[in-house]
Amino acid sequence: MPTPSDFERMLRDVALRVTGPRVAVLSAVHDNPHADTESIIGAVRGQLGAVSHQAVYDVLKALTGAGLLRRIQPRGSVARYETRVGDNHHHVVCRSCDAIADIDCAVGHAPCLSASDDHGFSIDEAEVIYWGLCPDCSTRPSS
Amino acid sequence: MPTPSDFERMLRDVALRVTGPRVAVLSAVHDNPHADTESIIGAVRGQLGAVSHQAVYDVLKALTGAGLLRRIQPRGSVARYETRVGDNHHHVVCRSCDAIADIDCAVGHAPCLSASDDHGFSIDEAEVIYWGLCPDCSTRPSS
DNA sequence: CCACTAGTTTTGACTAATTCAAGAAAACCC
DNA sequence: GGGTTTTCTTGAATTAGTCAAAACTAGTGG
Repeated sequence: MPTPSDFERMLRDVALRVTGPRVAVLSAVHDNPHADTESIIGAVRGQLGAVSHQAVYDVLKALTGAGLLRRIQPRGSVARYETRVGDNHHHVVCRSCDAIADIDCAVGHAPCLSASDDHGFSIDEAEVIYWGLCPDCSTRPSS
Repeated sequence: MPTPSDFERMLRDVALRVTGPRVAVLSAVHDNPHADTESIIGAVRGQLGAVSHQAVYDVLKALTGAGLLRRIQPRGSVARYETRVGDNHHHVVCRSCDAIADIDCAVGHAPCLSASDDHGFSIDEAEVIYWGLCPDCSTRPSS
């Protein structure tokens, strides 16, 4: 369980200024993995009081750019964020209820990076999204 | 090069009514793989004259649901469509110019479907997006 | 400790993509 | 062709996210 000063250190480590909104966003995303922007705004306001949505958008962009957050966005979904970065893991998304869970890559640390024919692209990342049904939705299929 | 009656047959095969907009959308997506909705609307209007954007959205949804089109949506991009379905291929996206190319799966017909721990999800599809630079952008990196 | 400056946040308007809803029109079955 | 059901048109609404300018503040150096 990281403390506020842990988040503070993370910010300083990437040369970002330490501000209330930034610490609150980091903490909110840490507590609610895969949260969308709106929930993050809600959580941040619960911690700090009034914070503009624009500030949260800016913070999310800054933290994502600095590598403290990872942004994921399955098709048909809004942007979601998580603090688990740098370990190349993937996600399962439930087709029915949109639940998301983490999946470690089966093939090691650079999974599926071996495209058969890369068309001359220089590939530096492979992003995998698994689609299916979560345990809850697969036991009651048609509700 | 499929003819209009090929598209017509594809529609009948999945029990969808044959209409001008539907044939035109199928043909437009076939001719412009990875096209976004706006280009598709443009192409359809070039073929048929006035067609409402709503009709195109409806058609895209119907055709995607019926399996005649596949919808792809890399993060930060609008929805794009392609007619190549059912062969489990993936995509490379250029970080710089958003170009998209097809990639056949390196691992056979059901790639990466072996998640290490599926958290109880029943997975039926693995979607892979490779990120990198296209040939053009990687030869002039900073323009 | 104070002031300065660059980087942040607030405020408020705005855009782009997509969806909703109701009526008119067209496709398919006979 | 007539009837039914699906599809298309029209027009408005929603949603997520962006833009821009002014107010503010964290970190720096005096």
